[in-house]
Amino acid sequence: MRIGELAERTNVPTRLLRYYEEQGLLSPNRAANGYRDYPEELVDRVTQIRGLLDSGVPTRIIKQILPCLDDPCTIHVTDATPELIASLEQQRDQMDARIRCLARNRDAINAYLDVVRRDTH
DNA sequence: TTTCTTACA
DNA sequence: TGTAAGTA
Repeated sequence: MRIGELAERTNVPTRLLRYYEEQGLLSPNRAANGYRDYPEELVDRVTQIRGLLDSGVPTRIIKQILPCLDDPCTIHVTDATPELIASLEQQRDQMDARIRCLARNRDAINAYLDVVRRDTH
């Protein structure tokens, strides 16, 4: 499929699909006219990349674990280099921090909602 | 019409 | 990331 279709199916703008390619996250084939040609499997891969990016994982690290990504939300390391282990541990810590931050804001919003409901009702 | 590259905000 | 220009 061409970039436009992949963009629609993944909800990722074409601008970003080209950017991910530039970062080494994607490597589509080229048609005779120069258009990028993506295989079906890339739909899931792009979804996976989006998930990691939205979790705060930088493209440079995604690039490292990309070959370890299979089914949705699955990461299995086969070539665990010390550097990769270190960066993954750092990423995990950053994720934990974000999760705690989100949890606090969620709780704060819930508390606010509770008082609003009490006043309104 | 869609995609491509390059470049700027 | 979004958008613009000029093509193929």
